[in-house]
Parts: sequence; structure tokens; C-alpha cells
Amino acid sequence: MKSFSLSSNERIKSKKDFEDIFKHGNILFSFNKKVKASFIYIKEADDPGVKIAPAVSKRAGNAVWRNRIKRLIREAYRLNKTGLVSYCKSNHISLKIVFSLNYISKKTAPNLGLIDLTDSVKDLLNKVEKKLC
RNA sequence: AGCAUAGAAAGGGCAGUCGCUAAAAAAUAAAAAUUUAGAGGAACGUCCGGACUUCACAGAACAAAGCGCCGGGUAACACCCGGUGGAAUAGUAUAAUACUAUUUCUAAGGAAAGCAGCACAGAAAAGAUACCGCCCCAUUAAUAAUGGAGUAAGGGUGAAAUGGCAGGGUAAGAGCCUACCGCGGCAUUAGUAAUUUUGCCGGUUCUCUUAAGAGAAUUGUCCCGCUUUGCGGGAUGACGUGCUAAGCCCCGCUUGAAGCAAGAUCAAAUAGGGAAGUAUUCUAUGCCGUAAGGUAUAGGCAGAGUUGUUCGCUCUGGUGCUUUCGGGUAGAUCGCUAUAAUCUAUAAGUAAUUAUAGAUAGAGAUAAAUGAUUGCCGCCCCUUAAUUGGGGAACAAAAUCCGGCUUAUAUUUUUAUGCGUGUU
RNA sequence: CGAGGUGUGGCUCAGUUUGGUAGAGCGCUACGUUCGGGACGUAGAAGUCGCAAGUUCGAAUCUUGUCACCUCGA
Repeated sequence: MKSFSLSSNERIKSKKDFEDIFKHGNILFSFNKKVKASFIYIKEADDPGVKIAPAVSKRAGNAVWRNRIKRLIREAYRLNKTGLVSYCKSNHISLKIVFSLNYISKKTAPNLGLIDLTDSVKDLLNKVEKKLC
């Protein structure tokens, strides 16, 4: 299995999972408060691994901008996920994370780049791993 | 050259690395790997019209919604093309006003079926009305004041004000009466005025046009006559009828409902449903039975369908137990992308468009793919001695599919119109 | 895919049904009151009624189009 891929099995799809995460999940913020992560985990799971989904509010911007942000978040996760995935696999933990933006909209940041998001996503992944310990 | 407005076309290119979705063939328990394809002119909005799918459809009435000059195009339309009438603007001539236009707008049937409204001002705003004025009467010391009755000839208001003139008549007035005239209305020239000139709109008849409409003549209503389609005569008189229907409304025409989360197939979990058998069960009447009760018919009541409502029509019947059956949610698969498609040529047509021939094209996701990054070239801006260095690239992303409409759009190209400068 | 609502001074709203004067509260400004401030009193300013076109003598109100925002259903 390739280390930098992100197939459809690694994404959250069902409506139930989203409801669970937003109702009962823990919330963490990145160091610059740009990105928010809500997550839920089960220890001693049958199918260990990490599943993620990006979420952008409808009020943040138009469809083009929202699609772009989702793809950037996915890209940032894809390039930095290796450590967390291997940790979860070795400890039999099934983890589900939803990334969403905080106080950022098309008006405040019309040309958000990948570099702006990479650091905060990296920081969030480290924080989640610490919490699991 | 430049600027403005309107229309049309285009909406950066090539290569590398990492990743996503779909398809293909080989292999297969699965995965990986390979090849190919992968957002728009508006995909936006969801404002119209269809295709397609499911449900419904004995019939009648009503409601509701939509449309409303004419002809053509189209699968269809509230779209498009061509025309008619109206309004605005500009120019030219003018007494009003008319004519012209590569311009702009136009939901444009009916106001004499009825209802409603018409601020302010004004006497009165629609079956009229009395502020000033005029006139009569009463009271008071009164040519004045107050009160009452009558009066629309005169006044001024407003976007909009209800035959003319002369005489009679009267307290004063009034088509109240008479003659002449007008006889649907409006504006206007000349004239002191009667009167008259011209134009516009309404009705009727005729002619022309496929039609909207245009042109000519004529002008209340009824009757009679004739040299019969127009002229003459007589009688009659409510002399009354402004604007708004994108207020209600009337008239004419059209419309079954819902939408791909339509719908079809497979189908966990949980709860419940149908059918058969059996026990029990509302009212009335008939029959059987000594009785308990059984059975038949009718009715009531309740529910469902007729997907706007009503009538009408059709169907079902409460509860317990036993047996048996399938529907169906999560989820999965299909629907799911070839087409009223686009371009070119020829022919028909003023045009929209149509016919024939040839060529071209190839997304199909479902918490939802089409991305990130690097280099080179091209474009724009700033800067520099220097392509030296730096920065920028609109609007906006498929969600069943088409035809339109609407709105957003950096930059480039191009067409038309206008402005203004320079040159000859 | 379908249904509905809102837009009016700086803010929160009324007025739209039935067309004709744009209004209320809070806030703002000035003056008075007070040693000073607050509260109170008096006066005043502030609105292309989201935008465009049409109907009408006349439009915040009627009609059509359009922009933005919000809510709901399958």
C-alpha cells in the first residue's frame, strides 16, 4: 500500500458517522486557530485505521471556493498522515476526524494556499495523537 | 489611433512528480500496476416550456391558476422572427400639428353588466352639488346682520367639471318652453361674434389586406316615402355615460397531479401489515327454532379511493387466537447519459427556421471525482542600462436530459453606432 | 427538485391589505438643569423606502424583472 494515497475507504461517508462526531466528539484547534478538528475513536476495533472528511460551511463562500478548500485540506492530510496511521494500526484504534475552518471565509482569505493550511493540519494531527495516548 | 454604448467569438499552452473518479482488456481470492477519458459560456439563478417516469382517469358542476394586437417558426413556450397600433426621444417643416427614424419601450379584449376608488384644492369627483354670487320670505331700528327656501347664468380649484346661441319665461334661474343649429368627444386656425379651418380618436357602411389594421363616405333614436344604398320628410329626447380593469370583475382561450430524493430490482436490523380459519360483534325487518341462538336483506355509522372542492360512483368493515404470506427502512444496483446535438455546403424563405448531403463529438460523481506542486513559453502591470528583478490572471463549477429567458464576467479579437482630435 | 418570507434614518421595527402626509423607540447633536457627570426637559439633524422598468394625474404601497439574505419540505 502506498503511503501518500487517499482512497475512498479512508473517507467518512455515512450520515450516522457525521452525527456521532458532531454530537459526541472531542474538539481541538490548531495553534493559529484557523482549523478545527472534531474526532471520535474506538479502542480495540476490528478494522483499525483513520477516516477523515473536510467540512466547509455554506456561508463561507461560493461553490468554487468551498471545493478548493476541501481539496487543500485533503491534500495537506494526505502528505502528512503517515505517523498517525501507523500508530493507529499498531494499537488497534479506529479513528474518525472531521476538519473544518474557523473564522475563515472567502472575504477574509480569497487566495488561501496549501502552505497556509499544511502547518495547522500537521499541528492538529500531533495533538490528536497525544490525546490518544 | 482614442473614448463610450451595444452585439458576437475566445476564456492561456507544453512537459515532469504526487493524488482522485470512471471505463477497458489480461490476470484473479483480493490488492497493486498499465492504457484512455474527466466542468461552463454562463454549468449560475431556477423564471418559463418540453422529453421521461409514477399515480389517477364513468360523468357533471364549481373553484383555482395562467394567458390576452396579428401572422409565421417550433416538440413546446411567457421564447424567436416579421408586421400593426400606441408612447417616449431626436431631427425637419408648422397655426394647430404633421412627417421622418439601422433609436428606446410597449401584459395592447371589455369602463353603456355590476361593485369600489379618485388625496390636496374645489360649491361639487360621478344616482351630482349651494362657498361666493343672484333672488324671495321672516325677525331686528336697517340698501346691514341672522335664520329659512329657491337657483348651476357668472366666479375661482384641479390630472380630470356634465350641448351652443337667441328669444320667451321667472322672484331669480334652469331644455323649463320655442326657433335655429349641433347631435360621441377632444384640440385648434381665422374672426368682435355667429360661424369657420384643420387634425385626432369612437360608431356605421363600402373598398383593400391572410390578419392586426388602413383608406373613403357618413354621424343621436324611431318611423315613413322615393328618383334606393343615398336623399327628403315627420316624430321623439334619459342631451345621460370622465379616469383606473398591472383594484375586484366580465368576456374568450388553456390547464389531471407530482417530480430522477420520479421510478424499477435486490434487501440487514427493529417494529408492524395482509390473507385464511375460528370465537365474539350496532339497528330494523323477514325466515328457522320452545329457547339460547342461527341465517338473509336493508339501513345507519366509520374509513378508504376518485390527489383542489362538491355531487355522484366504487370498495372495505370492530376485537382476540392460530397458521401462512409478502411489502418495506438502512444499504446496494439500475434509471445515467446518442442527442428536438453542433458545424459546413446547397436549396426554400424578408427572417426566425426548415429540408437534403457531409463531417465532428464522447464527464457521469453521490458528505459528491476533475486537484496540488515544479519548470519553460505566451499575456498584463510596476521597475531596470538590460525579457534585470518583482507581481498578477475575471465571473463562476456538472447532479435526469434538452429548448429558451435572466443575471455575473479580467483580458484579447471583431462588428455597428455616436463623440471628438489630427492629416489631406 | 419544490414551497415560503424579508429588504424603510446609525440600530430594532411600524406604515404596503384600501396608491396621495414617511413615522415610533433607542442612539446622535445643541441648549437648559448640576460644582461636574448621569437621569430629566426643550429643540434639531439624519431615509435614492435593495435596484431597474412599467401601469397611473400620482408608486414605499400595484405589476414584471433582478440582486442580496433567511426559513422550511421531500
